[in-house]
Amino acid sequence: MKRAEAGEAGSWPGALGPEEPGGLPWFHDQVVPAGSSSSRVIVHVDLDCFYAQVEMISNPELKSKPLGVQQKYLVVTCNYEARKLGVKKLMNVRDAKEKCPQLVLVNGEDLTRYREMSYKVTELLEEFSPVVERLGFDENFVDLTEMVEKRLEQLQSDEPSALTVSGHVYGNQRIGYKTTKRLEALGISSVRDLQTFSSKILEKELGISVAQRIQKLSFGEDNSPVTPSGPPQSFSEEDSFKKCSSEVEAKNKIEELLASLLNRVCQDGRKPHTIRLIIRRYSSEKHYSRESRQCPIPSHIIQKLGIGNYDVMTPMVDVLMKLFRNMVNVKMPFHLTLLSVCFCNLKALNTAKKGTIDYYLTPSLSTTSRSGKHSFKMKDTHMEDF
DNA sequence: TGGGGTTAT
DNA sequence: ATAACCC
Repeated sequence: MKRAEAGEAGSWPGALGPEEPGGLPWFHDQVVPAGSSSSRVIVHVDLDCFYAQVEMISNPELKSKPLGVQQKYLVVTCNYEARKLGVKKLMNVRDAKEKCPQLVLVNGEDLTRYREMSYKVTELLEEFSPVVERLGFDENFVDLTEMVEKRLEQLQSDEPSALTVSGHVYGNQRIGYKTTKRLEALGISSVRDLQTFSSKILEKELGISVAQRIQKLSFGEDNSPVTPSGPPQSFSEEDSFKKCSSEVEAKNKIEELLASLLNRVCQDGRKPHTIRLIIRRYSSEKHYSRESRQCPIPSHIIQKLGIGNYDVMTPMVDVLMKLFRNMVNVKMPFHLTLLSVCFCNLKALNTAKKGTIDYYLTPSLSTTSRSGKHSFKMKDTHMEDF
């Protein structure tokens, strides 16, 4: 649970109905009371079966059919038609087909269009207030406190009648797997249990930070600010599979992931300064474990990032394969089930202006001082920090 | 369980 | 570098 939630989807009187004029068809909105200390108005926009909706917009013929979005052998989400027929999120493809033989499946492993639509939604909301926090691809929190206060002032000056806004808090937590287990061990299995549990003991068991936060949440109290997300802090691409057991195989997969990532980074315009490789090793029945190695991206590669794409591939793959061999002993048998490449530590472009020192020290802008130890030394000293 | 993301330690 | 959390 990200923050205390209020009202069931669509139950708030102001919720937009499915075909409400002026409303996007798939929005639910909720007012979240902000706790006792200060009064805020936060709208939680939660898009239902987002991937399926994107697919139905792409291909309207799908609208009338039970539709599932498939990643590997999972139906990760589905539309309402499919839900009516018994399909659930994260259901096995086999089970889903059994439940609903007419189910239409589209592959949703490439997140590009979902990601693009997701940011369109966020940008739309940012027109109301720049304070929009994203949660995943399909949820946004918008802090409308200022907007509402201004409107109230205006309304009250027009006609000073009583105006109240209220939400309805309910306790429906899903707190997180690990914490749930720890709480259960303490005999805490319901929100009420958590509300009435000794704060001191809880702090000793879970640490003061987690303890105080979740206990406040159990009362529907959440005063955490809505933090504007802004552009993403990282880009990653992953692929899971049944088995990858050779270095060549791994290299091919890594090249695929990297190629897509380079396109994305190119479009973003900022430059990543760190690269990370993540693997998941096969283990018979163990839950979830990933390992990663990361390193700074060599600066000569960073410089080539905005312009060319292909002369970057080879040196970048070399870096990644070094990380790979650092994690995986390729002389021994291995069995991987996931590979992921992540670009992070994104920095804005150097906005080198003509006539400044930076301008002449930026290889892509300046035709002079391309080589020579002196200019390189200067670049290393001054450019990276901006 | 996919293919992503974030923040804290 | 990993753990834990979110969707």
